[in-house]
Amino acid sequence: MTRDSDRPLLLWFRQDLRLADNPALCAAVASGQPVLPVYILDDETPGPWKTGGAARWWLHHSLTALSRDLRALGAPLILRRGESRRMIDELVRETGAAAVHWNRCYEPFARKRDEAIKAALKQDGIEARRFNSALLHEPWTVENKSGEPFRVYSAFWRACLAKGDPEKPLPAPDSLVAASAPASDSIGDWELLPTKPNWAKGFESAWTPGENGAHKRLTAFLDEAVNRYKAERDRPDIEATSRLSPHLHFGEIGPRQIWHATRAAMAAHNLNEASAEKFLSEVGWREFSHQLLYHNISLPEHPLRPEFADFPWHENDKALTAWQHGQTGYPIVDAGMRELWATGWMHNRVRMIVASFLVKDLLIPWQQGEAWFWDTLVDADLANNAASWQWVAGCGADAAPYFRIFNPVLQGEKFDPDGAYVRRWVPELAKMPAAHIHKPWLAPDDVMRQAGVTLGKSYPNPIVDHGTARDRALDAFSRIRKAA
DNA sequence: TTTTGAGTTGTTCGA
DNA sequence: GTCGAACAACTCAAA
Repeated sequence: MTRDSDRPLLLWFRQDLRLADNPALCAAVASGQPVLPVYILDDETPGPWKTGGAARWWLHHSLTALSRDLRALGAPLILRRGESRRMIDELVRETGAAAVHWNRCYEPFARKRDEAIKAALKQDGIEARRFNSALLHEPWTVENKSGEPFRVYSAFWRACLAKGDPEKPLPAPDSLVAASAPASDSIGDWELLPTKPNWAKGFESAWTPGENGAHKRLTAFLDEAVNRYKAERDRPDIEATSRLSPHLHFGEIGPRQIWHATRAAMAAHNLNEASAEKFLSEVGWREFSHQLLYHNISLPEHPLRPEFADFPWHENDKALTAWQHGQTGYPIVDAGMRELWATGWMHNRVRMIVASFLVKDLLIPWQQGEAWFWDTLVDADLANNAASWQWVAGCGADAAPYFRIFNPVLQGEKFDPDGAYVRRWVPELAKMPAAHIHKPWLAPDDVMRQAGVTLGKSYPNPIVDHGTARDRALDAFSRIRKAA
């Protein structure tokens, strides 16, 4: 009879692809049991939100990095593909594991899946332990004075800050007892990378997936750009944001690490305090989105405000395609959509602009924008994506008011004043002068000639007139107000 | 207990 | 050219 302490412990990696500040890993090491790290590619658990295309590219590289880091500790990462519950069951039986550890996920389908797995393990006398690696505070621990979850961001974040510092991040273990390894898939066989065509070519120069890349990014940000964050974070033509979102989504770095690293840098380098606080408050928006999803499981599919169920959306496949391909004729919108396609990421300010354009200028259902982002963003995250689209559409928590309809020309002129961002992503407008680059249809003929731009040929005419579209959107919103 | 004021990210209009 | 008001409805907390 094998003693329990000799039986292996499955360490189930999911959206926590890191060794530092990984509570499930630390507890596994502390148990003294041999540790068997495993990742399961699960396209079979029912649910509409399979990992999107761009995120698969990231996942491939992140798993490769994690696998390398684990091997350095002497414990290879076991890869399996299939329904999570069946795979865990198989692995437990193959290895005689006595326990399974994992860090929590908050997607509704993941919670349901994990509950079922925990119950099944318990029934078989296998220990199942869950930990928090992904959030500063668990969603059920932040409540307003009535004991309800917050529905307004500022009050939510105030309450989080009042809780004081979140726990200090855990160090990465420097050694672990490895279990003898069962068979593993080879990551190449999972075909996570695009081939024909390879649309991810532009991703490689933009990103370094993996824990190491995440920390380099954070360090570089805290070194300098964080001081400019408050003033310049809305400028897509300037590198003033952290670009940590995909690293955060895959858990290559966690919010506790970001929190404490930022606070430490503030103390050590005399950082611009307001700027650093602003940065942390963006981490707060991520927390807010996660608790919204936790308390509202249909957030990705259905409007939080029920009256929006009757909103008069206009289905329009042609306009949707033009938006997706960056061919709307509005330069700032097209630049954003092309940046997204080329790099798997889009600057946050521009996300708001393109989202407002889809939802308010085109009146296309926000779920169609959400679906496109889900497939094309390397940082695609169910909570952030759903909450943010609902926020822009006006049907979410603490949402943008109905009358806030971004004017793509004004937004372009305000946040990309020289047109550098447009020139980078919409090269056919590269020779347009700044004064006209955000509204080429109003430019004089000689300016157009000199820039070599022919509307309708080298660059599209606007697919809608913004003024007309704005009136139409206000009318649509007033109709659900009356109906409500 | 009730009231009041403030609230991530905007635009337009008219003075 | 600049500036304030108006554009809902609701949540939350302070008074």
